[in-house]
Amino acid sequence: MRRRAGRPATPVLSREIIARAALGLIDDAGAEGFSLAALATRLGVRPSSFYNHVGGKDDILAAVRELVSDSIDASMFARLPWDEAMIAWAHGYRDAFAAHPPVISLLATLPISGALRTLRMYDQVVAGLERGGWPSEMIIPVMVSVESFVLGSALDVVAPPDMFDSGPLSSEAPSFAAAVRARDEAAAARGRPPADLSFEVGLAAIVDGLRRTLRALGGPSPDGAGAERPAVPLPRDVTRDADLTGEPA
Amino acid sequence: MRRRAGRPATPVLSREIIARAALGLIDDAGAEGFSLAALATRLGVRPSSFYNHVGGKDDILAAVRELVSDSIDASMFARLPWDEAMIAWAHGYRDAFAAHPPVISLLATLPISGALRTLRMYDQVVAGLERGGWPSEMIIPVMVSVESFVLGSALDVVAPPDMFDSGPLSSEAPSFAAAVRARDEAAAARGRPPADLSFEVGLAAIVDGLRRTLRALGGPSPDGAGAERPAVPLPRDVTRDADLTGEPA
DNA sequence: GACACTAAACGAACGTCATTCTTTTTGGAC
DNA sequence: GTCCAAAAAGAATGACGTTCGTTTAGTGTC
Repeated sequence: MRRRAGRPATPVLSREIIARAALGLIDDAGAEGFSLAALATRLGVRPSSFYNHVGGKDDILAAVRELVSDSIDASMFARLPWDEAMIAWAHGYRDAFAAHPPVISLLATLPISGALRTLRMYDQVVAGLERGGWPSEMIIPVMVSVESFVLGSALDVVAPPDMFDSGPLSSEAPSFAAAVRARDEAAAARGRPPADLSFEVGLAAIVDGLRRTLRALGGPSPDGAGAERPAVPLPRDVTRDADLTGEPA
Repeated sequence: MRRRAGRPATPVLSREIIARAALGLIDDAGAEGFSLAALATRLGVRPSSFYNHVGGKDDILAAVRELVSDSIDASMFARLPWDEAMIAWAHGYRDAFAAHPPVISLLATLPISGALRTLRMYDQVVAGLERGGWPSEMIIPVMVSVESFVLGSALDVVAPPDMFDSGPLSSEAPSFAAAVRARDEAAAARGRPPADLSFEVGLAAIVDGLRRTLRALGGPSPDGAGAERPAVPLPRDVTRDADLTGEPA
């Protein structure tokens, strides 16, 4: 059923409609199956029609990013201690992309445009870290480092699971092969994908390490028992008060 | 100067030659300037000639990945405690990609083919973690979580620095804007790119957290002095903090 | 209600790209 | 010297993103 040329009586496209259809196409056809021609077919439209609503392919992908990013909740930073909030946020962040795996590889390359919603999410995180007692110059590094871990873990989700199953494995990398086997068994015993193990281990570690970093920054440890060295000797002129939420392990 | 058809007297191409030229082209022209036509021009060759040596564009990128990955040293796992080795490895890993920023976005999407060298690198890491006392089913998750953080941080390197400099920032996300300013000042004071701060903070945190994870797992606690003692003697300065250009002594 | 103007669709065409197939020339094995 | 494989050019193809012109529908104005 072909539409004849000319403006249609009822609108067919919009930026929102295009973005949702694009996300659906990516989910169905994968990153490689995503093309303007395929998207146009799915919408019953010609590719050139897109250019009345969006700037082009990259802009469509930016709209998809907004769509996915908008499902990330950061409100927990307003009511939970920063470390708990961070863990919940990281989970939601990763889940939002893991729900659409092919999106990850498409968006990983594109520069992040300054979407307003994304900005607001960052603002919530920053405010939560402020409340948690982090010195101002550390807040962005703390947030970005967790975000980097989350994005890297998202890329891990999209990696083919049987990456190294081929021939020369056992002979050339025996330790590695055995470790992969052990991990796969552990993951299977929990009924979770192997990538989840890495994410949980890493997330717990990084947040725990940050907790200790903050404590080391804020002054002497509660008692001499720990006497731990700071995880990172970054700023030295910190006069903030310490340990608002810091729970000892 | 055009070569006439037919096999040349002295070989012009090889997988190695193509890969090195591709890396050079990517460095010069960026990820978007990389095409087989441009690469062919750079080599004084026609695009179709590539197919006598490589499988196609993706295979060329895989060769580039090998080139970059080969510069990552993992031998420190054989001689350093696992936590120190992990920090050194992560630095080298990130540096290898940060030396060729556009490569990151090109390779982030491609599935990792089972390159033999990469396999061997993983094997070294796994062996080091084994020596460090990690239980076998945790070894891959530990390695992968650090690797995810490194790759995510590499993506952060390639992100445009002035991402959120535009208009509605101060009004819509004031906390965020202030935090970015504070970070930029701290980075400038150290003479390092802002992305480096995030990497150092996150890397120190994740390794520190992993150290504690291992201890909690019942790893080696030589003197039985309790759960608060590090299992492995902590290096004093693992992060080369004040160093501008990171030249080890 | 005719008029202009804009919005939003189509259709044709373009340039680039990766890839394949054919042709041509050379090197090496027997 | 003959035959075959290797390695280059060259021609051709199809997919893709994009641009431009055309067509039709809605909106506001006098």
